[in-house]
Amino acid sequence: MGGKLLKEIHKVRPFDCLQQEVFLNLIRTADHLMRGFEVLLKPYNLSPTQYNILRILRGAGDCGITCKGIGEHLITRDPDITRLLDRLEARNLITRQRDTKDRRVVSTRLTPEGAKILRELDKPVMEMHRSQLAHMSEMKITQLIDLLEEVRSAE
Amino acid sequence: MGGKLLKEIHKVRPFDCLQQEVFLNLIRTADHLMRGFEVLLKPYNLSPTQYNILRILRGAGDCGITCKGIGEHLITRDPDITRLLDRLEARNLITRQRDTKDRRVVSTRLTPEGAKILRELDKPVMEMHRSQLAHMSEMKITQLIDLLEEVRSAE
DNA sequence: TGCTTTTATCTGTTAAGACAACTATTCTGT
DNA sequence: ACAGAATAGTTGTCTTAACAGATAAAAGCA
Repeated sequence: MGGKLLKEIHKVRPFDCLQQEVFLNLIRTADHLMRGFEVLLKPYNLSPTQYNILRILRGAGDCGITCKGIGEHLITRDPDITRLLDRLEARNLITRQRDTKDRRVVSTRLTPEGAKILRELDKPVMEMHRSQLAHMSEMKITQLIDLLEEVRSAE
Repeated sequence: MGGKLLKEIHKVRPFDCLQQEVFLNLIRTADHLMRGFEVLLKPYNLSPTQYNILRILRGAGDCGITCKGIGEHLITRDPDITRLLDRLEARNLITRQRDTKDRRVVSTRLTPEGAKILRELDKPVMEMHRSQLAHMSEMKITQLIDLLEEVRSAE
């Protein structure tokens, strides 16, 4: 199926250059893996972004983290942090509290309930990542990581 | 800057396994390249998906293509084809016409105006793809393409 | 101290994506 | 021919993402 699709794409949209082929392959592959992630999270009614925010909050620990800090740690840039947090707060997965020293800042923390969901997801998430790449050798995986980092190393 | 960010992510969200590291790298890299694409398309008021649809229509040629056909050729799955086409039609970039033989089907074609915009974009798009990967050797690029295809080869 | 700039977050608006239900048309098997 | 299944597309609803502008607090400085 993947092969057939690729051939069709080739027919309708021939690659103009290697660089474009990388681009399309990257987008397609990222989308492919992301779909698996979404399917896994769906029963918990979490989007990948929401899950990421919970992970970031867990990493931040008891001292919490600001909206800005969350934005800097997110995998993809610029989502609407305020309203994402609104919804997570409404579901009791996080708490927000305006900083007493710098009153511009709101620090956000995980609730016990949020931490519990994260713990439940830890194993399935890791298993999904592993199974999505189960057919690839560790050497190739490492190679791929290096190449991806090199792509982003520009600027 | 890239390095600093990665270190911070490492601190807050340590990689649990190589496979997860691939996942995060892929998403991040795809996002990175996609931003460049969005910036390029912005002056034309086109989203990447809209641009892709125009490309698919150009590939389909005079005989046009169905909604279903468009969906199968899109890089990422499942957008709302009908309303995407609505907006492109409203901007006179495409035309739609119900098939006379199979009246369930609507075939969509590029208008001259749509084709013109695509032609204008051809060179900048390719230049962007090239410049985004200008720092990488052709060998590594080919390697990366192969590895990405291998990731998707599962199932 | 006041005035300006910067920082952090929030709000409003529009366009997209996800999902499910709905309509219209064609196909299939009897 | 005809009932039921399958196919193609549209529509409604809800949640997000993108973007711009507003608000509020803190910092910098004459």
